[in-house]
Amino acid sequence: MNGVPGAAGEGPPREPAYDLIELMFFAYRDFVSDPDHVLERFQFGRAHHRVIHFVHRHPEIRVADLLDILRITKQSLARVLRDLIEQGFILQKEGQADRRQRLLTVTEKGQALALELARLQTERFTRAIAASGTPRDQAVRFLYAMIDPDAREEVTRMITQAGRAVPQKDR
Amino acid sequence: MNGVPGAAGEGPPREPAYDLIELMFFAYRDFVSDPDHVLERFQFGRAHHRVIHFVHRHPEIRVADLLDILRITKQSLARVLRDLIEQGFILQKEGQADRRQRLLTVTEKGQALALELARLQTERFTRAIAASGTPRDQAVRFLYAMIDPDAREEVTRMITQAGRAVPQKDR
DNA sequence: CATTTATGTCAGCCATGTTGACATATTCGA
DNA sequence: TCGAATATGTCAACATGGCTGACATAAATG
Repeated sequence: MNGVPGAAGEGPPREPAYDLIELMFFAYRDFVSDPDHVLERFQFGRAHHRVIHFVHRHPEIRVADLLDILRITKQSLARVLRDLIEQGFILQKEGQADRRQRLLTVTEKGQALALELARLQTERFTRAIAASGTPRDQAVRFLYAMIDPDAREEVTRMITQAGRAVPQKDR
Repeated sequence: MNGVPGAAGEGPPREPAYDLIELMFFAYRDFVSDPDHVLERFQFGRAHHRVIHFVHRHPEIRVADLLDILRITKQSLARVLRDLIEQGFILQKEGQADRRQRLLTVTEKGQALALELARLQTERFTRAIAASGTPRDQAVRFLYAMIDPDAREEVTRMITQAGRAVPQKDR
């Protein structure tokens, strides 16, 4: 109780973490900038990147599940999905159990693009981990803890279950 | 030379770091979402947030320097700056040495908003650091290392020099 | 005094998000 | 079996926040 900043009993620190806030801002900006140049070649933007990434990660994903992950509307998705399908990066397949569904999967061309984009971002992480001496799992835990608590479970599931078909509702 | 993944001589790992890539995506999404609700009350968006943040951090900043930090055009800045000035969050002052300059500073009202927004994001970092057991300076080093090498020097200067007047060019 | 610089502004375009309304095909449930 | 619910698609209109290009003004500079 002596007015020293950081003394016990104050709860969370009062000083704004300007360094972390600004580092996060610039780190993310550069993190998403690598793919931009590659995407330009196809007249694609970041919205296309997100779609092809998550479709690549979740073959035969349902449109509704993709919308849940991206948190956008079907109208927003439709625009970029049209481009990706027309240019042969993604294909649609009728659901077997439920023929209303249009299951989305990347083509070989789409997979190649998704892998190239992931490779660029992976290299940034690899370099950052090495240069900063951060244990990889420490970085994972830190970023995970930055996510809203009520979204974490779903993110964990998404990351660990990727590649498996998205479970359908009980029938 | 036995085909074991991760064996020496392969250079950087070939496996895409999907977990880190997706965690970064979701972490950033939530990181910027806290301020959104506060900004809504003033009909402000994320562009307003960035401007008020950096003006708060750099009192009497020149328009040209703000544009450099944000990497946007003056036309883009003009739109949000107009709102912020009209609603009394930022004020312009003629430069003393150079009267062409319009030095930008937050008002008290603007400072209050900037501090509130920074507080929300700081709390997220504080919780994440505690929950993940990441030393604070480890998080700083990691995020710093995620930034493009040729941008790091400027970011360091920006973070450490904040609050001081931006140095003018030699005269 | 001519040129450069700092800033502002108008107009229009693009990417990507939104809401609302409506259409179609299919599945589900009473 | 039939009406309701569901999965998806589409059209139109609008908001935000980027962009380029063209031009204007005031002040500094050589």
